[in-house]
Amino acid sequence: MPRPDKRQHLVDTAYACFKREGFHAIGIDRIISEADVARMTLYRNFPSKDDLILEVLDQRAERFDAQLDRLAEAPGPARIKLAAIFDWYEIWVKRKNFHGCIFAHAIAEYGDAENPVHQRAVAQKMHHQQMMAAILRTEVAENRADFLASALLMLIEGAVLMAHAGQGAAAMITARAAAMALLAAEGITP
Amino acid sequence: MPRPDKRQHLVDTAYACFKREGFHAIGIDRIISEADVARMTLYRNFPSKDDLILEVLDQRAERFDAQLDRLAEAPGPARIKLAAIFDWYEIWVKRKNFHGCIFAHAIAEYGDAENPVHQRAVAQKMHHQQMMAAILRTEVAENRADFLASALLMLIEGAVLMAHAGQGAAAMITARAAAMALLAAEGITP
DNA sequence: TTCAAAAGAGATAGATCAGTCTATCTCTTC
DNA sequence: GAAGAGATAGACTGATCTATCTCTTTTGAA
Repeated sequence: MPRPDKRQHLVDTAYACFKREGFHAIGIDRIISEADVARMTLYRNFPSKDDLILEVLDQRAERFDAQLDRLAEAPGPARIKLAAIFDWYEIWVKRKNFHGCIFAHAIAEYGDAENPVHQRAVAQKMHHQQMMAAILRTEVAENRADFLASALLMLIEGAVLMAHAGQGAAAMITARAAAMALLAAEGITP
Repeated sequence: MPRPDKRQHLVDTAYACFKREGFHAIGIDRIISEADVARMTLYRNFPSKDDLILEVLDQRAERFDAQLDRLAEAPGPARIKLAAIFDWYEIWVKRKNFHGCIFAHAIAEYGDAENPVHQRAVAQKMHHQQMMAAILRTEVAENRADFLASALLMLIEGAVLMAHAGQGAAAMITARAAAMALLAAEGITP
């Protein structure tokens, strides 16, 4: 049985490589070199590079969900919870090693809807949207909650892209203001 | 002097390849094969693959700007012009060979801000934002126009991503509704 | 201490990558 | 029809890609 610490170290290193360089642009050689691990250690843990990518995405999605769940479970009205999500994003895009959303990049690089990598990334986005819809459903009707959650997700995705495109945290601050305006227009106030 | 029709055919074929498969995933061999053109025809027209990518992006940006300028120059209030932009996007994402925004993909695959491909894609997004801000400046103060243009661009980018992620035209319809709500909140009505 | 499993190291396969080069072909223009 | 320019086909280079195989060394538990 392969050692789980080596496997995890590979996943972490691969994540850093993929988000920095992209999935296609980085090779196995670079990943095992940066992880300081033998080639066969990778291939004993993962059948292929694509399986490594899937594991990276799965772990990032799990981590992301946990952090967002924590924000959603905090007490307070929907508007405060959603504002906290935008604040969380603002801190994220400010980070030195911010390179955009790895799930959005996965959708870009694996555009085919039949590709498992594509599907995994799409699932993360849909889950994000569902989580925000659940928060909103406590205060507005289901169809309004779905609309707002979809719009808020678009603002976030667009802001992450523009943050990556050089606008930095200013993009997320703008997105938050727009989100709050949308919530206010639906009668959702603190 | 190389024949301009061959060069243009290469650019068109490369565009189709890049948007379908991605920049790194497609090789020179595939491009010249699909263009049914000799290898040296490509390298006599473009010093490198990256230069071909830049030419593709430049031509797409020019084409995009022309189409958007046409919408912006149509008579009518800002709200109508902006709604027309969302309508135009809705038609686009419905197209059979829609594969997301090639500029967003370029930013994803060439994440380094120093990379010319990255810079070219960012320039297109900034120009798009400036164009919408110009439309809005006829009806609201400059700082509000800039805020709205930025928010609208985020809605569009997010909607294009979600359309690519399986939501199709519904994403753009949602984005348009959100955009109209934002405009209404700023006092911009037809 | 022993021993089996795992990791390391590196050669290797076979494909593909971007890019160069040459020899041949085709078309236009004089 | 000759000359010249551009296109074509394809061999070729050297690097890189994913993945496999083998052999040696290390590790950890009985």
